[in-house]
Amino acid sequence: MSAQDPQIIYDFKSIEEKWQNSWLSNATYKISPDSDKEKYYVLEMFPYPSGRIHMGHVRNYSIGDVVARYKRFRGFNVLHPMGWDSFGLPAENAAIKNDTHPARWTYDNIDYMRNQLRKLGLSYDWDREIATCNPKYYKWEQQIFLEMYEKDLVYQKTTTVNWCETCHTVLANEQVIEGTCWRCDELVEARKMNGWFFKITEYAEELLTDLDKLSGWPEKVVTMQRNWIGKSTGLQCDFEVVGLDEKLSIFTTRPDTIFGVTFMSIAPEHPLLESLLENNPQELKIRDFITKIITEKQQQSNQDVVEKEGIATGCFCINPYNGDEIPIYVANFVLMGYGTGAVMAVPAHDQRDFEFARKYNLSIKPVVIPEDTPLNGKTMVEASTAPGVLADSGDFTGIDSKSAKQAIIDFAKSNNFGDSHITYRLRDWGISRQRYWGAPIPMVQCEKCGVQAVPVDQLPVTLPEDRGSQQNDCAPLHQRTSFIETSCPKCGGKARRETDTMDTFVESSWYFARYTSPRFTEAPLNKKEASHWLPVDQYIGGVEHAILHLLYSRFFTKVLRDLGYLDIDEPFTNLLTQGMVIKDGSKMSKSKGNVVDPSDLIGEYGADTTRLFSLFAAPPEKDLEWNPKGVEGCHRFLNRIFRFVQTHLNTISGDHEEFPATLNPSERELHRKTHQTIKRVTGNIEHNFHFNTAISAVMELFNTLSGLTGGKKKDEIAAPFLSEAVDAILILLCPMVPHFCSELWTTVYGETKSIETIPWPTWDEEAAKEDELTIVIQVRGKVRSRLQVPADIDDATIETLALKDENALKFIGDAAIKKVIVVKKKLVNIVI
RNA sequence: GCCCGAAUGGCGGAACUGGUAGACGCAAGGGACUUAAAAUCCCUCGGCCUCUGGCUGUGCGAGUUCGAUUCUCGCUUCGGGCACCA
Repeated sequence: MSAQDPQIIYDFKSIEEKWQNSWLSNATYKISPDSDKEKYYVLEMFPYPSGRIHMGHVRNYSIGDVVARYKRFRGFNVLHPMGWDSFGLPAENAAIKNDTHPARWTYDNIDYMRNQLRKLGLSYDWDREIATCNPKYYKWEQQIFLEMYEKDLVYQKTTTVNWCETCHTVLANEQVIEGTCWRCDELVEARKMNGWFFKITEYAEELLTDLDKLSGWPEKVVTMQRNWIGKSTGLQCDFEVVGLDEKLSIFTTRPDTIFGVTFMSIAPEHPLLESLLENNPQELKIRDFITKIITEKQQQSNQDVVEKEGIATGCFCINPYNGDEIPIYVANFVLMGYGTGAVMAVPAHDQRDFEFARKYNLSIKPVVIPEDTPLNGKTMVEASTAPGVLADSGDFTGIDSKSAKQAIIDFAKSNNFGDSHITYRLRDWGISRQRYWGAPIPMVQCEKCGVQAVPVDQLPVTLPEDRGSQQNDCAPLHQRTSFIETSCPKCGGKARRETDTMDTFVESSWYFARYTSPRFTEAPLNKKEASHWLPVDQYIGGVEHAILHLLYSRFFTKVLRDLGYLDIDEPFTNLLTQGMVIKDGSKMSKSKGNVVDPSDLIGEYGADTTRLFSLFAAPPEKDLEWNPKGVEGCHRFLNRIFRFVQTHLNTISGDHEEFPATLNPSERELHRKTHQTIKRVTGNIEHNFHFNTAISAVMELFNTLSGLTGGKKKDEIAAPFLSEAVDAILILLCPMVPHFCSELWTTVYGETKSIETIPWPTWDEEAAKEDELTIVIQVRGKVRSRLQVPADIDDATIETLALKDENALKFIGDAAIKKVIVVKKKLVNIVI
């Protein structure tokens, strides 16, 4: 029979409402600017205001809120802001569907979702809230754009871009996921279009080398970024074209194989083709072929591996190393966007070239011979990519392939036909989007003066507020004459505004910096505030942004630094990528019908239970399997604590006598467990945010507490020990279930003493120490017995005791003891 | 194809730096209370066996070690990223 009264009800609804109102009206989490406490900036990736929050948000923001609240307990001045990534296509689609305006839809959603977040009890400084679709925000983005333009970090070009027909807009390379659109999964097609680009490649090397500074990031994310940037070093050199005053430039990472070149492959879009086709008897045939493969490329998504195909141009070029005349082919697998768009083909040592050579009967000439493996071009079945010794390579014959690379590059350099070269896979970031609901690009096209920047004092260039001429759509800017028609800032003549809007990833690339001075009216950032708060100490969000958003934010940080706004190189010191929320084996989604609505859950169990379960069910970086029964378990746990405190209120809240000098066994056990728990929870949070084990530890403490005070209790426990344990439980859980702990704290100590002003508890190593240890006795590595011994026992005594142990002796039998291994305070292994 | 990561009871997950595998929670079974149910509380809970004891067990197969969930090598499966990158 329990000492607790099951009739006591934990009324989470009124408790949560009470505390949320109190936090709101007292502005509890507003930053005090002149604090002399050390700063801590914790940030969760801000949401797109899609309409309602989902479980992924709950998890993300619960994790962030625990960090924020924990750091406040530890005495930091914590910046913990929230805002809205509020430009984007869904707003336009919804506006069409619901016959409203994207702005209306977006702001309504923001109001709704803000309210939902408040019901979770998240400790944000709401005074810093920003919405990126607000002209007060994108004005500064336009200014940054112009300053980048000044610095030659923005340019316009016509190129083949990724086009998503469903979204009716261009996508950046990073937004193409396995050949499909990141947002709608539509297959992406290739299109030639004019657009604006950010020169992210200018920062490729720094983005790569600074990855080494990100020791607080998951290794996985760093690797993904490294691969995405894709640095290759090698040789760039020129092959003269026979009969033409032209050179064909190639890039290779295998200069050691250059004597094995037997043909040349160039991309169908290669600019040299025009001269090659002039007076070419095969011109029509070749043009047909080129058209064919270019259309094929457009139709196929770029993930399909297509059979290698090519056509001879009938033209030749000269290998500068040995004077060989080699045929030039147009090949479908050569990319214009990488290297120089021309590849020296070495079929003996490159699998693609090998397949191509076999198909078109071109010669295969091995020049790098691996140890003990002679190669024969006629009989090889695949390319050999192993290192080896150079053969058939002029003066370089006999050199090992590794040192030959440099020697061959040096030769090109000294003979002025080539040099070492670095190529990146990273492409410039195309930011033009053919959509209405985005930040306008602040440029105009003057009939006389050409492209002109909008002067900074004319910013912001705002979106027209009406929905345009179209009946059922939100017309893109190019259909709105009132927006387009303007005057040239230089000559005052007729000019047209740029009608593309910026990629919404531009907004999210610097919002974390704007939070440091969200209402600043003189510049994008207040340098003083930015340098005080940045970098973000802890950033938390989904791993799906490992490349996209995180790479762009790193790029923007470096740009803003070079524009003089920031004095940091990297925006996020520590990154936590949380796993997905899964139900019935797959990600929650409307189409699968396995969505759990957080609001329903909060209504049924309360915000604290919802938060507690999302933290308890898995460590943050792992996927979280949603289990409704598990939620009930967490709710039960809170209920038990609630009832315990109410039942023992008189003892706990009374005026405490001092801790007695001698402790009875129960007091000792509880006191010890309390200090052990403080130590464990603090360690779990500090070390890797493993809240799941932190919560288990508190559960253990509570189990001990209720066991020692329940029906079978042995000793009376003095009030100070009960009080110490309850205090610890409440403070340790407070970052996770803040309403609950705040309420019980005032129940015990009265309304005047807020739990948030209490320092995080410390543990006493002495108190946490066990009096007795269990020593495991193994015979030949197998556990045979256990000994209870006093904690201060020495190794020799343990050994003696172990060798006398009855169970152990049974297994030793007559055998001779070869060795006895004693592990301090843990185990004895008797080897026979 | 290449590069990462993971694999532990019926389930989610614990286990510090090589030292008691399965903490904590869920589910399940049994019991107490109740006229009954819910709630609450107590007990059992990896598998197998000849069951106060023993054998076995952390995806599979080897290895290192007195001792391996943990380290090494080779596989299998699942997840993620990149994908004709010259």
